[in-house]
Amino acid sequence: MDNNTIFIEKLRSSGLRPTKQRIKICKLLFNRKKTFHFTISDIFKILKKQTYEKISLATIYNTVHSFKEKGYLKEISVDREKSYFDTNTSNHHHFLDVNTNELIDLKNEDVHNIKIKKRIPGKKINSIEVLVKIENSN
Amino acid sequence: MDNNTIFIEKLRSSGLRPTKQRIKICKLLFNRKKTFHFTISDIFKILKKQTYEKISLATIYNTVHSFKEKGYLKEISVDREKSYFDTNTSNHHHFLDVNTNELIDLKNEDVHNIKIKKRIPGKKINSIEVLVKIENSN
DNA sequence: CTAATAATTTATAATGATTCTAAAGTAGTG
DNA sequence: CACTACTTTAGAATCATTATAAATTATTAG
Repeated sequence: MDNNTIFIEKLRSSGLRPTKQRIKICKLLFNRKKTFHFTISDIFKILKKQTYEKISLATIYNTVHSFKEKGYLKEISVDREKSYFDTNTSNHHHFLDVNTNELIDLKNEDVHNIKIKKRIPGKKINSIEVLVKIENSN
Repeated sequence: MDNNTIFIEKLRSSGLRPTKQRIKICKLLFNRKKTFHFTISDIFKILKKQTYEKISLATIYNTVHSFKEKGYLKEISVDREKSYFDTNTSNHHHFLDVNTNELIDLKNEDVHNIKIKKRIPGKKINSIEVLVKIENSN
């Protein structure tokens, strides 16, 4: 069973028609060993180089957003200018390298003992996200 | 010594000329008991109501950015659509109420024991920011 | 296989937030 | 008071994202 078949099934099982654009974007995002952190414009640039038949920017937006809705991707907001998406949708934290603007995953076990002592009446905790900014150490 | 005098000195001591626009924005931001979390458009709307002589949007952007540069304000990025500024410039964390989009300060002592076990060679930690998303608990 | 339909893609226009520009106004200095 | 540098301003420009509406494609029923 090749990749295409896997992605076609993945798409179909979540109610998305397996179009060639979606399959191409699936391959780009999910045929990776490591977690992939990207912006929409990263995807646009990569596809522009790779492909003879280009995928329109609108389709990239549509696809990334439907992948997010379907839970294939997680959106991470580290600064106003850049919206990152993450292929690792599990609950985890991040390093942000302020020199390179690169995001790096932190496993949950790499951050321990987060206890929030304060509570807001009538509210419950939904998620806890830690962003560790790092920079060159010299 | 009235407020104006205090703000005039504050501005002058950090190399900003105390113009009436800057003083007005200082009053709006810093004449408060509690920390103030706001967006640029919040400021614009408030000033629009308050003032006979209106302050242009460009000036609000300029002023907020120079206040940030001078260390009067801290910028907080919780989602792509909204960029918040915070009058509390100390190192601290936040609740984000996902129902109301409101940011709430968490004192440093309300979050304890953040230990990051992973290190990236050649990099040092610059800051650790925790964002706790909360929602209605019923 | 074909026709009907519903979903998808696309180019382009529209939007909204922010930044830029260049002219007019203001504060600080001598 | 006069000069210079800084600041404000309206409006234009830019950038990312979203909306639109027509053309295309996938799915379904026959």
